[in-house]
Amino acid sequence: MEQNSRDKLAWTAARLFQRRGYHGVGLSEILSAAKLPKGSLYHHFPKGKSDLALEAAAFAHREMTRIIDDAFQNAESFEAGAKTLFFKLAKLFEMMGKDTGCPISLILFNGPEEDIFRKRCAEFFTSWMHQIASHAKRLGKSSEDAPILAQKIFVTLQGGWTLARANQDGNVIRGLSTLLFKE
Amino acid sequence: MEQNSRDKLAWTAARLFQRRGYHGVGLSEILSAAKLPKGSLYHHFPKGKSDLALEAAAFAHREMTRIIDDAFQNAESFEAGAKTLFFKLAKLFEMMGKDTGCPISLILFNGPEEDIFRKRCAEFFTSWMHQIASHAKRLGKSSEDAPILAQKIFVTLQGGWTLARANQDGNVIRGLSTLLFKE
Amino acid sequence: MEQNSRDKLAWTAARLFQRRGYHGVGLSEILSAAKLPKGSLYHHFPKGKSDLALEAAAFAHREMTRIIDDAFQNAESFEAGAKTLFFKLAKLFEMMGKDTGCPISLILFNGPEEDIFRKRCAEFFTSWMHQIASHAKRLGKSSEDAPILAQKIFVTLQGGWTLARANQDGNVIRGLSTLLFKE
Amino acid sequence: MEQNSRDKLAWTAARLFQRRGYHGVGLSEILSAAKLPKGSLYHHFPKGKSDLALEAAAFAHREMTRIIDDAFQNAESFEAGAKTLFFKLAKLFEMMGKDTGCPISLILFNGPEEDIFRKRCAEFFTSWMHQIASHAKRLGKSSEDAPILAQKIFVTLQGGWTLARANQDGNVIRGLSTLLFKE
DNA sequence: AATGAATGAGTCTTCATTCAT
DNA sequence: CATGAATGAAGACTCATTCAT
Repeated sequence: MEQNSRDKLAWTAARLFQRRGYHGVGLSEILSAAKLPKGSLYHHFPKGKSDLALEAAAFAHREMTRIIDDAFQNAESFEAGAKTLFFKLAKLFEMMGKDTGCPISLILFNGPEEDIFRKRCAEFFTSWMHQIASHAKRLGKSSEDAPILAQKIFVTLQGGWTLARANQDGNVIRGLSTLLFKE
Repeated sequence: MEQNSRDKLAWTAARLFQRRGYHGVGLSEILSAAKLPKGSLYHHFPKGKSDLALEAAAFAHREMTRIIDDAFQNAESFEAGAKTLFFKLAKLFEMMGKDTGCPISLILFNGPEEDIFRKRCAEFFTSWMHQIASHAKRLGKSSEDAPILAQKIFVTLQGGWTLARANQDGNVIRGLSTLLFKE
Repeated sequence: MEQNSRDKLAWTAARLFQRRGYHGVGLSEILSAAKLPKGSLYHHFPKGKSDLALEAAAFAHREMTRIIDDAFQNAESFEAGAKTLFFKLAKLFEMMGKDTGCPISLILFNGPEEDIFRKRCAEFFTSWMHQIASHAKRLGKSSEDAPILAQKIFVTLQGGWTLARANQDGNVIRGLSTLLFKE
Repeated sequence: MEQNSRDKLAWTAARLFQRRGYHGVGLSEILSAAKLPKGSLYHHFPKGKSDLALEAAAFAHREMTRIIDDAFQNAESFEAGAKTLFFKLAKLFEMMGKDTGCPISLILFNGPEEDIFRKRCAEFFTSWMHQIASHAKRLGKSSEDAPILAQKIFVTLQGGWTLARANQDGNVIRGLSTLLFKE
């Protein structure tokens, strides 16, 4: 029961923050979307909205981690893995309505307790890049190239997702692999 | 006087939105930061906050347009121009306190009247890419390559700026030219 | 208009705080008792409840100052003036419903910003005692005795009012002059 | 165990109410100060906060009763006993941090169920005065004077404690015996 | 043309209490 | 017997906006 409510709250919050950012979403909206009563939030997240946001971001982080692993796990090359990743994320972007942004930055930038939030954000980003770099090495890239490639993937994805959102077009994300490797 | 107040308002708003997003900044904060009286906002921007946000975004757009032109104007090659652009923006990022994001998306995503805002955002992004593509062609790139390169620069910059903010490190932006061209 | 609303707010707040203390009275209760709309409070008292409480206390202080002067003004002796004071306050106590306490302590103790509130409270109390001492000297008491008598009146009144409230009997306050001087 | 928890709760509550009044202290604060689990309150006090407040007041009442007896027990005269009482209470006031008020009035005024609370308060006050009057008679005062003297002590103490709190100075309480008898 | 007073829906949060275990 | 999860009314406060001057 407990975990269910808590997770539902975090998941709902993540989904909403991703659309309109930390300040753009009210607690009442989250609560009603999660179909939970008003008082229940502070039971699960004693520190309130910021607590919830941190958990929502962790939620989104774990999901992204899983997606990255899924993409590269059975890839025949790093480039193929990256392409799979872009395609998976394009699909996700489309499924969520083409009006979402990077959950991590939308939750953790612009929020209160700026330093804690920002550091957490940096940790998640770093973690993703490490993860991608690991796959790169496993798939034959040199120890020198791997982190560079990982960062390249990361920034391209971040920027590409933003452009996709502006244009409401998931194909922008799909096209990123061409942008990166076909040249 | 009138234009002065109006511009001051738009400029101040842009500066603040860039840090905490559309919903993260209240009208009263903007007014007090601009040292303007309470009632003056609706004199200059009859539709209120959304009007102001649109103008603030236009303000930021014009500034970015100018920076892009400055960077490529006297460049000896497209790559050199891009590098100059990254360095200029890194400096800007640092001057603003290392805690800002892309003004356009922070203002125009997540706001009300979603569609109008989003379309305006797409227009600005497209405009930047066209502008960069123009410089690319002028500097010898083919008509085929130019828009691709422009998009590459754009997404890299968007994502790189986000990473720079998370890490509070302007050198992330400076490093983007290496990431793009040194390989 | 403006001053009217502000004063009405302060006066209403003082009346309510005197019954149930700073924390015992909600802003909404004050607003509805004053028949003023929700948002109007923060227009007049930007810092909110604590601001309002400070003003309410000042209001009560001025009223008490006036009552003290009225009581001693035409008195033939200090003792007669004190008796008049007790009788006036007994009447006030009864008019207010026999369920009120010292407005100053009820507002300024137990509130937030403890130090500012407490100091203000001490100032008011001291001011009353100075005022009473002045009248004492004017009415023939020595410079040595006057402040002692003033403090005596003050503490007796404070304690007597508390007892009167517990017993819901204004005569307790009337009896204080006998308690003090008939011996 | 059970009684221990119950008493700890009442004692903690009394201590906190004395500082910020009935409405100024939340149940959660009491619970966490007493280091007891959330649900335990309604086990010991089925009617909740008002029940607890009544018990806390009784607690404080018993303590005051004991202090009064201690002060007068071995006194050589009523005046000496009163002086001892003032000194004991001054010490208590200082030990508690100079920011407390009369526990009985702070708990029992301003609370809900006003009538029950107020009557209980009156009973306690009356009881103290009877007790002091008894000592007065035992120490040689007449049956006529004794209750008057007791009331005098009571109101002086009530008012003096209030003044001591405002001035954060325990010596105000010590000085009360001079105020009463040295003249 | 320009402003500050006024407004009430909205914000996040804490409250005392009940309930299921 | 004891407890922590659950609850919704109420808490103080901020919001973007309108209005009268």
